[in-house]
Amino acid sequence: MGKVATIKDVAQLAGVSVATVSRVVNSTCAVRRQTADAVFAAAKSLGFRPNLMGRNLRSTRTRTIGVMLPMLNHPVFAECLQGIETAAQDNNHVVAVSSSGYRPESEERSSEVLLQQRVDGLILTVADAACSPVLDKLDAEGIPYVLVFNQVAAGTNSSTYTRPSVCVDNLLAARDLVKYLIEIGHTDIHMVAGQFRQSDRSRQRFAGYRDAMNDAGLVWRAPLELPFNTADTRGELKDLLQAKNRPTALFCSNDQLAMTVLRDLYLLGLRVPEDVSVVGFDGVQVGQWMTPALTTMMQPTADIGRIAVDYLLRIIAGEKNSIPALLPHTLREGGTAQRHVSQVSHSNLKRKLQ
Amino acid sequence: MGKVATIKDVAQLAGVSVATVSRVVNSTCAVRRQTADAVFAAAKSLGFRPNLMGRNLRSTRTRTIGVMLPMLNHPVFAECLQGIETAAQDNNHVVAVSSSGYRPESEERSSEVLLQQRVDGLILTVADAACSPVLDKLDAEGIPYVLVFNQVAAGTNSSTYTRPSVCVDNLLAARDLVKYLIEIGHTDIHMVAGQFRQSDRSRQRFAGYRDAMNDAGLVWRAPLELPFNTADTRGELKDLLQAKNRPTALFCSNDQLAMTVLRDLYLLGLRVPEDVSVVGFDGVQVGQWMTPALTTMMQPTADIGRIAVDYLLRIIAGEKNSIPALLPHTLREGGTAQRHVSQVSHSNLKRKLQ
DNA sequence: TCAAACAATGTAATCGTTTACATTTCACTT
DNA sequence: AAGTGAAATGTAAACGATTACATTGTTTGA
Repeated sequence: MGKVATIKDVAQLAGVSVATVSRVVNSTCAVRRQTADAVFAAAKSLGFRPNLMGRNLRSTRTRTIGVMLPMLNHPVFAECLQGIETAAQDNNHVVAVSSSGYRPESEERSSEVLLQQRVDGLILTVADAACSPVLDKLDAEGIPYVLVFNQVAAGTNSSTYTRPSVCVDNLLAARDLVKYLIEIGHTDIHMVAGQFRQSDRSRQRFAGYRDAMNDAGLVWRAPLELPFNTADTRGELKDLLQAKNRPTALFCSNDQLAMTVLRDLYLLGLRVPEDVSVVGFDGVQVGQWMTPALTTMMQPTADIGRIAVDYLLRIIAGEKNSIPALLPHTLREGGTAQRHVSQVSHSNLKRKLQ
Repeated sequence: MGKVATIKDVAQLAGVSVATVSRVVNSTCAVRRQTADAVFAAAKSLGFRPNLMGRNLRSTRTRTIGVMLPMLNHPVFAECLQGIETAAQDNNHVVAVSSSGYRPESEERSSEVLLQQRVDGLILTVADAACSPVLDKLDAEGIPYVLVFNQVAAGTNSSTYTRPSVCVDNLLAARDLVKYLIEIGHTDIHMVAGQFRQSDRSRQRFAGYRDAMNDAGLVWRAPLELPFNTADTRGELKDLLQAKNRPTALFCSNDQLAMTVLRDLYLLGLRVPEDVSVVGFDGVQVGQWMTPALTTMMQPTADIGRIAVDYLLRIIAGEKNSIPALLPHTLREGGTAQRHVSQVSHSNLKRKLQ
């Protein structure tokens, strides 16, 4: 409530100039031991707390990292944010956060607010990295940023210009996951995709699915697309599994979707993995709590956040070569995918679904 | 990269003084339509972005809300943070976030960093609100803050001094939840508690459990305490359920714990709710994906965040009467708690656990 | 011993805004 | 036509730090 002490007050009380106080506080150059002690004593007795607005205004660095993510309560983003925050703290930086809800206009607004704060750089996930006014703006103004989860170029096509990003290779990871399903005997594999239009990642994972099927000489099908926050997928699943050429395994483009599917299959009276195998993508922690635990392709989510901070700080420091960091994906085998031996009788499955 | 435009540049290009530009940008007082247009045109052509360091330094308001939570990747805190961020955006505020990991020394450090940023106020959850140097500091300095999830005084005892907070009444909610178990026929109910020492909420929920048992004339027992991030609770659960007076229902002090318990019971070969009923506390979304869905006492987590922002802004605006906001808790019935009719044969359960 | 080098400290400009106060402009009133 | 507010705008002093430069004091080397 009462007026807070400024550097001037400290200087006065310690009987030195403000410059000296600044030097002591920042240990920026030599001061006599005795003077330093006096300054510290004065600062302590006044409860001096350096005003970062003043400091940042002058030094044009804020030691602030702006973070813009589609949502903060999604396990993947939440864990990434935790990774970012921890790394930021380790590097004496502070995090300003905002959520954009996958809405381009909101991305525009949020990024602008963060830039007004003069963040030193941004870590962000955009709806579509290939076509993003926000990224164009950042590029044009030379503002340091690192994408997370957005993959800008496929691993093989390294000749094109790429934006700095930290993520797994979605195509490769999806391909590996579907390959795994094929290796354990599945031939009829269907993809269940959420938010296809809004998410470049979903599209990349579909491409991986397609590649794996093609490589194995199997036929791929158009994904079952579900609106963003589908509460109930039973109708769609029932149709899918009653079809003549019904799949024996479902590849869900993310864990959230996979868990919804698991629940709805259960409600339909189907057993996983006996009646149908299900795999997810992300490796969120809660997947392990399911019974059986979700088989999924794991991204090192917290690492992505941590590494993005390192990467961003290097860019801020002036490093030029911005090679997208592709982190390893790992298969986490749970109990929702089973070796496919003999075809479960179609009529049997159909009876269950009546 | 290139020098960014300042208000001075805009003024020069528009042929007016910086004061006028400021007035136009903030629409703080009347300017001629024609002048305003000129200023807007100049600002646009230069890509002018007001520097908030300058503005905030002068106006001593930052329109920044500091948020300090134990962790950001916990579903409860993540959802609350999302609520906070949304509400902050709605009120033209920005959020600076930091995690303290339940460590008091980290709370001290994190809060200090946020205060150096001159946030207008803080929304925070501390390890123990009854005994917190950070809160004492905030009180002493008259810095606006609102607690979330920390409940400072019991609902009944309103005479004591209380700190501004937004949460459910943990004692009452736990009591209602245990009462529910009693109503559906359970008499042997055990509490499974996590992080008892570190969390005042856990203790309050235990008090609610005890009250409910006492009210019904049943005997309560010391909670099964589990270390913070227990990966495997099978050993403890086995001991508990093999005991002579084994419980027929388990009240877990939070959903995360409940889900771990569910998985471990499954791994032990026990069925929920047939062999034992389990309830959680929090109402995290993932609980609904479990099969069967977790029965739990739901907190309006996102609302807590939103309301905390409203509350904080009111305090910042100078409102005095800080009445803790106790939000309603609601039981979400899933399938993990079942009416207890006849005692499952003890030897039968014991056989399963061999 | 004296100048030179160096260490410690002070002075004042600066960062980009807002805003109190001063000034100009201009439409009315009498 | 001159005086009078009110409206529009300009001037310059803050806000709280950092930092280039100036100044003072203190060794050191010959």
